[in-house]
Amino acid sequence: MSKIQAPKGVSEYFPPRSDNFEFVRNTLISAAKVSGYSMMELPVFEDTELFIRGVGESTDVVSKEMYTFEDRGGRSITLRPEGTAGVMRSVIEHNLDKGQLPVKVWYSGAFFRAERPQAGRYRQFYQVGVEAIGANDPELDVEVIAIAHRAFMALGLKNYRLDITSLGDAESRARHRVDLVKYIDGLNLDEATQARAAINPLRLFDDKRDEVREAMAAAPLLLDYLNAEAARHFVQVQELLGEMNIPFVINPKMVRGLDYYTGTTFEFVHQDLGAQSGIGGGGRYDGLMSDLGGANLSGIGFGIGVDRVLLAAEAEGILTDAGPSELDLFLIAMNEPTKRFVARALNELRNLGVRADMAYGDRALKGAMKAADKSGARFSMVIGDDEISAGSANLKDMKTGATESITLSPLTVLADQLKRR
RNA sequence: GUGGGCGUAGCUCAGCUGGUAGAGCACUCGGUUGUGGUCCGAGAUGUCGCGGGUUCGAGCCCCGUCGCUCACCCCA
Repeated sequence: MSKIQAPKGVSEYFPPRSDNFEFVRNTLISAAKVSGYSMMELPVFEDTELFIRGVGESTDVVSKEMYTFEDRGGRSITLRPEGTAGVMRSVIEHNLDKGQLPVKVWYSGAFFRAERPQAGRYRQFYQVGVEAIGANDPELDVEVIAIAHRAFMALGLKNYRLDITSLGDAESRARHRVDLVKYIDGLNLDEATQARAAINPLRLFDDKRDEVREAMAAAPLLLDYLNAEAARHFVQVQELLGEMNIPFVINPKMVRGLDYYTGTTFEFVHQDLGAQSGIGGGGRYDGLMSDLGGANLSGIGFGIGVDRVLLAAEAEGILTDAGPSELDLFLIAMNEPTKRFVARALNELRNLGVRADMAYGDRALKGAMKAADKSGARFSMVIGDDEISAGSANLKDMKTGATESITLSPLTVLADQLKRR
């Protein structure tokens, strides 16, 4: 029989690393929760049309990276490549935008993009994201950025930076685009690069080749085209970030791949990650809701890549410590008959809220003690015929090695004892 | 999608110019009656990613394929 492998390019998390993955994800989620965001659990597949209209047909994500298929009813379905469009769809569909604004939600889950896999770039990857819809305050922009910043701080991440810029409003961007295209037309570029520029001229700012960088050095910057209102908004964001001690750099050449971004846009870049260095990014989107058939509300949000944050944390060596054990007690039965007694006691202790486990399988005492040690439980207890007839057993502190005799009936005595420590 | 590197025990890897595989860690057991972490000893484990080919003979050479990885590209 041939072995079945996981599909190409997916990331899987299993013990012991899954503990770190869970820790990273929970830290990101906690940061959203303390800012008053509520959870949203959405489908991983949506009507293909949602992403075409929401993310933009000309984007790489939509034009060549989506997992799209026909379901049994002949509908075109797509595995979600990002989170914002689905959130908007759901908010509109359930009239959340008709209530108190802003609507503030977070989500966490798997996303799918059919790209060539690489370290930090997977075909199924995990994101934690937030969206705040229905208010265009610069304070809200900063709140969203601060959530990500707070999460990274809580993890102890250091070697990253926050890039921000403003993409202005549609009118500013149109004016800038005219001049930028004019500038690019005067450049001597190869065919592939011209094709990229035709789809999105801003892309050329992102090119890594030196000759293109030099050629683009004098290109007109979108930041210089902002109208008064957009410029004022962006200044306020900068001031507030400064007041909150959130370091940032203005990167007028930042490029985002999703069409819906407007105004404040940002990206967290980690220094130890190689090519896939963006650990999170997001921005404001003014037209998205109305494009999807909802009210004309502005929103702002981000997506953080859990896989990449985990990679970054590992690269910085801040997750090397094994997490604290979840177990209070590890039980060991001396022989077959006492095993049943131990299993019942274990069950009762768990009912009483004690986090406990026991040695399974036919292991010698030495091996069972080793298992107790590996489990990380704070206490262990060996139970044999003697203990059962005496009605008490020695509770051993695995750190100090000290033991103490404790009654086995009722088990509440043991449970209370363990909870007090 | 394009180009480069790699794929040997659970993990990290060694294996010279082709002669049918090793180390460390981890794991299991033991060091005289029922207590782990250190130490000592013993043991198990691989269709050498998969499929073809060249050869008397391939982990080592060739082709294909799958996967990983790095860069481009893209973005989380």
